[in-house]
Amino acid sequence: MLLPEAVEALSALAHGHRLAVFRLLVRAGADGLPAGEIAREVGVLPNTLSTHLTILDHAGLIRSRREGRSVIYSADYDGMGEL
Amino acid sequence: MLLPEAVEALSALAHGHRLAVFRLLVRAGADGLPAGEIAREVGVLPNTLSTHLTILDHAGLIRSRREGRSVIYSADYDGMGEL
DNA sequence: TCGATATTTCGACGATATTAGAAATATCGA
DNA sequence: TCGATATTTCTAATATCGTCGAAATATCGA
Repeated sequence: MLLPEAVEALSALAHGHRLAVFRLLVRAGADGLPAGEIAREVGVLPNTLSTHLTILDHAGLIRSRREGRSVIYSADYDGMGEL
Repeated sequence: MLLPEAVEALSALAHGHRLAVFRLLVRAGADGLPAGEIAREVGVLPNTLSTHLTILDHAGLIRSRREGRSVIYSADYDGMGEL
């Protein structure tokens, strides 16, 4: 893994809320969790959480899929491994 | 490792210069390198490097010892392992 | 002790990151 | 289509971070 990509992944995790989200999703496994539930668990407003999820997604640490009205986020184990 | 400590360690590494310093020290092994040489290798002014070294040290990722006029920094493998 | 070398501390400025409120978008069921 | 639910985007305010120049501290050799 190149240095700029490593810095991006480390920066994504170097934040209390985001690290909590990531750990939660790792525990949740492949099924993942809807954004709203993550927001409640971590104690962050939905719009704020959304920006955090975008940062983790862009860093390759999590993935998302839409299911009905919800967007389900799950840990990206490949991205984790590279880091 | 608790979350706040993990965030501190990740934050310390989530920076291009600091990650470069850390990688350099890991490669350098137990002997470590003097601050001045690290500054030259990484291309940072000595005073700026000093603040970065302090951050890495406080996060438990590196150690320092004085040898004459130089201060030698080396990777802290215990701290690495915990993260 | 004095001057040279090595590193750190201090102070301040510009850049970046984090958060929140409001509005926009997407999906579903009636 | 309309209203409700779920999430995202936009914008702006505040806070934190990274960098530099200058000064301070530490060590050595003459």
